[in-house]
Amino acid sequence: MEYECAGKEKKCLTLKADNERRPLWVSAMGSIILETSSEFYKEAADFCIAIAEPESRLRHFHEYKITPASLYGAASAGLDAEKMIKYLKMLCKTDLAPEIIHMIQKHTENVGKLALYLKDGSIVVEGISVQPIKTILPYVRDVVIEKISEKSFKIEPLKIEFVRQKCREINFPLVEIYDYKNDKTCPDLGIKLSPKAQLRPYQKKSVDKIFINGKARSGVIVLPCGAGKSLTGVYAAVRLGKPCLCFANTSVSVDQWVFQFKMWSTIGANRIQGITSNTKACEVNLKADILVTTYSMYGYTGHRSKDSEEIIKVIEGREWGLILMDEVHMVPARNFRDAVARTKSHCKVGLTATLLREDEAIQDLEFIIGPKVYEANWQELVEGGYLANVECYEVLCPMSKEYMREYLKTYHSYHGGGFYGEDNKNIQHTLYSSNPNKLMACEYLIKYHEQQRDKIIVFSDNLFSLDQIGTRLQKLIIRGETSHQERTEVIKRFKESDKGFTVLLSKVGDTSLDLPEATVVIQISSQGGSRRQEAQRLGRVLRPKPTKDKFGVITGGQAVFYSLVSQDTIEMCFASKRQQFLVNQGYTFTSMTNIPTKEESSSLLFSREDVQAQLLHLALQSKCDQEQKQPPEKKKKREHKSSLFKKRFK
DNA sequence: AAAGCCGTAA
DNA sequence: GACAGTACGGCTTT
Repeated sequence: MEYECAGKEKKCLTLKADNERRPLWVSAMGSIILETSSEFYKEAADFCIAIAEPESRLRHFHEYKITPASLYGAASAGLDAEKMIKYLKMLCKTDLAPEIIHMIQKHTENVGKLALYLKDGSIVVEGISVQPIKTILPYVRDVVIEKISEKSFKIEPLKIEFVRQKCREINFPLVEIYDYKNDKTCPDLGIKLSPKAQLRPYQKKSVDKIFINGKARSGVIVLPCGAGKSLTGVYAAVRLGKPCLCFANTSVSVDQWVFQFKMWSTIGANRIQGITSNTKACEVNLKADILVTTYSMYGYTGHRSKDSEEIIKVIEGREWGLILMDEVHMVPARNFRDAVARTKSHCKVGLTATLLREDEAIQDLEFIIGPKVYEANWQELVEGGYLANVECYEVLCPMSKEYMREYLKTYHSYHGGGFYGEDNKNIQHTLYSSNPNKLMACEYLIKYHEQQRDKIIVFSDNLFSLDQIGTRLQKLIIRGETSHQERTEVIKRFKESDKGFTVLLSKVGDTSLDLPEATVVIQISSQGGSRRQEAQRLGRVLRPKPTKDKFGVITGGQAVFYSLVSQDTIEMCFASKRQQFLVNQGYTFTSMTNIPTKEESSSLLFSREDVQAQLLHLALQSKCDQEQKQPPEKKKKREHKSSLFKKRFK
């Protein structure tokens, strides 16, 4: 195999004689290709996920990338360079390029030489010897508040992120280690998993990665939607057995977590407490061993009610064994990361299905929390019967003539601001979201799947098209302004229905609702090119309906995911971007056109000319209405932290 | 009802 | 062409 090194001379890697039995190709730049047909596939996949980032995991081969971050993660899990190189040599079809060997050595040699931990309420950096401390001190001197000894010092608690980043830049990564078995300041909870909690192999495996050599390290666990993240989190908390602060992103999921803790562990109801905006300080047990709250509430910087203020103070004052962070991809957000930073904890564990953001900030999790310790393979969980099998379709809907005309007007004389002036973008969004051919396809799919007795979720970020479908087809809607009571009511009906049933959701449905499993998801409009949102929506059909075949073997249910896209609009670009993540997880999108066919469409409401004309009229008007209600005003500028979006390590 | 906040686009 | 500060829809908390 030939390769070029830094644009200079070409070098050659010799193919080993028995290369066909070996599963890996490894490039000098750290890219790995794994052939899934190999007899050593399983072992090789385990090894790759331990030392490298999964880029894509398709049916016939996987791609991984060895990065500094992945090597730090691997090394902090106890894999040393020698072992990594040995296994890599064994599995690779060719000799290893010297560059890759050097890279592995470089990014592992200093791991473990510096540790970060919480002691008596202070953050301590400690070296195994004097030298590493000497090396890093010049870089972090400004935030050192006390030198304890030649090989350790205290730093400002709010500067942890800064210190970790600096140390990482000079190749001396800090590892946050918690010797929980010998910690006397945090009391042992003495709780266990409930007997009915059956851990799945991958759940145990992911938590095992937290506990290395009898100590706990901080890190992030990535499991697909519906794979049982809560049980995994509860298991981590139980295994650590120390006071735990759990962050969730909405009040609904706070209740969920409280419920899950009670269900999966032996913690008594009086030892766990959920805290949301409507919790009163007087009726809260702030000494509970496990507290669950939202990022928003804890990170809120506006005016607080007296009650909240009191509660926040107590949480800040306590010393936590564990911070469990649900939907951890949210944590890089400005106020959320600050919220985490001002909480004192020995160990942090983050959970998410979608370790994805459309900005660069996902990398910051390494400094806010720690390395990614495990990322499950979606297709493997499908094959294991843990997740439903999902067929994904991209349904292409041509714009109606009238719609296209208006759509093009938004581009007309672009530099002059377009026909609709400053509202161009919104009109565009409304137009491609409420394209009558799209709504027709949606109507058709709803009808078809209701006949099949499916439970259907229709997602739309555009409230206009959501409303139109809701009112014209008589379907229930849950959106931001829907009251809590009404939400519960709708969800209950959705859950209990045994016939076909459809519910329409705005982006509240992405994360903030506790929805029962659906079998069909139809997406008619989305938030730009957000891969996270696409994955989360697919996730709504991943929880399988287990069915037993005649041999008593349990198999996952069949589910369908449709993404409706207006042809020849900017939505096409978004759609392909959105699909990337799922494609990398091994899903294939089948493209469909002509849904419904001409004959099938005649009976549909959205095929009627008068309805279509009205639709267009309302679509163009909907924006004006809003403006009459709320005359545009200049809003206050918000504080900007430029550091958030800076690229690093390049 | 108002203010704060998040994610995304351009 | 990259980047920095901004606009905007929609959600949660007050």
